[in-house]
Amino acid sequence: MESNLEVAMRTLTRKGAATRQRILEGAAAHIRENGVVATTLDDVLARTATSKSQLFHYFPGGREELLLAVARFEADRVLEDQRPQLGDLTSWPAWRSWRDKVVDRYQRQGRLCPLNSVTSHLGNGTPGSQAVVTELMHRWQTEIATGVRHMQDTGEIDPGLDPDRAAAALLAGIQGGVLIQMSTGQTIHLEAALDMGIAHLRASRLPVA
Amino acid sequence: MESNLEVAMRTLTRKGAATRQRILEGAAAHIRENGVVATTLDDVLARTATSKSQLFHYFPGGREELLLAVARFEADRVLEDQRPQLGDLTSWPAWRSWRDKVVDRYQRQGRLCPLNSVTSHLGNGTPGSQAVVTELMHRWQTEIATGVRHMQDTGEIDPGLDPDRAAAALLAGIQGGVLIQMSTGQTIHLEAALDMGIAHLRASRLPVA
DNA sequence: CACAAAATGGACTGTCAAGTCCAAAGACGA
DNA sequence: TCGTCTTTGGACTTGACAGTCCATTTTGTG
Repeated sequence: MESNLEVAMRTLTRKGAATRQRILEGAAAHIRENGVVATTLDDVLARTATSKSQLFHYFPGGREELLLAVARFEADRVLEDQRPQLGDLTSWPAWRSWRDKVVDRYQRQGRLCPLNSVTSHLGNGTPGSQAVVTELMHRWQTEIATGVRHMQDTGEIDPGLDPDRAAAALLAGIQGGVLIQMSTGQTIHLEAALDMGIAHLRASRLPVA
Repeated sequence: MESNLEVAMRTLTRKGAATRQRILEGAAAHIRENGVVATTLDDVLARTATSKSQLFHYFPGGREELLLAVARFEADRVLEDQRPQLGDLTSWPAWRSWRDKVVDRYQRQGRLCPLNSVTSHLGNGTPGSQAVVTELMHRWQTEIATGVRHMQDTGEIDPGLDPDRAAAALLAGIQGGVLIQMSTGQTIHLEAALDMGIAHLRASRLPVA
């Protein structure tokens, strides 16, 4: 039905690039504050002091393309917000510190999860949406797994444990914890999931006694 | 702004009740197949062979009230679909059997999660939506915790472990696993999370050696 | 400077879907 | 059976919002 989203955009003036960015960030901000459903193109225009022709100039695919761009934008933030801890899971205190950062990040974020919001609006099956989420999850899981491997190298985690599977489980716990927090407002689940995940890693070092 | 959703509906003929139910189930089915975004009231009407006046007669709050009703409907299904295993977590094989059932259920369900879809459309903060999800999570977690306690009674799980917290972590893992499955299609995360959660319960029985 | 390409303003259109209304048909108790 | 309350049909209104179009201004370049 549509295939020429994400088209050429051959030349972009400095000014043009700035405008595009302004629209993108404005849209992201508005969505973060109001949710996708309550975000119309006109809202974005008003907020960013741009006109319709500009929006469609930089996002020829219209609303859908803009939403997808926002999804990418937010997906990047997710991992960045966990730096530098996420990239440095090299000791138990470091894991703890990362855990705290994650909890804190999502506590601040409150009830709206822009990424989930956007992708579930685009439809989870949409190729673009799926690609963004899949890549995010993959990168996230990889970084965790790297941390696990490092701890295995230093002998702090049982070498017999599958790092990728452990990372997958931990990641699932985080996602679920955040999801529950969105709906219920409680942050316990996220904390419990992280704690249990990490505890399990630690415990693995002490085999069946 | 609105407060009289879920109003009186004083008398309901047998016929009326049937119609109401037909609309509700038709809406749920359509949403399960197409997602909320792609579900208009007219779609539901066409599918259930009813007229607009009927829909607004039985759901005076219109779309919003209907969506909320669907959310409740789906929330009930979630736990029912885990019976009888969920209510009988009394041995390790039983836990395993439950795990398989959960994985199977969500594997069948595919990419659309009606409940998440609906609530995220209603807006996670909506009192009605929040109530439905919160209650579901609470009941779910309670049932898991009951299972944990039972295993503690029979000495198969360390009595020092907090059943509610363990259940919260496990629940988070499930939610996250499902969420990831929705977006990526992969079922590994759900399985890994369940397995790790249960493994952690089992491992607790063998204290620090 | 001059010209081509890019950026911008904003009115206009078309569609689509939620919700209203009233009149007609059917159910049910007295 | 009668009268009332419920149920139903479906046309109509209303509003909102995505997307189009063209005229105008600005920018960059040879």
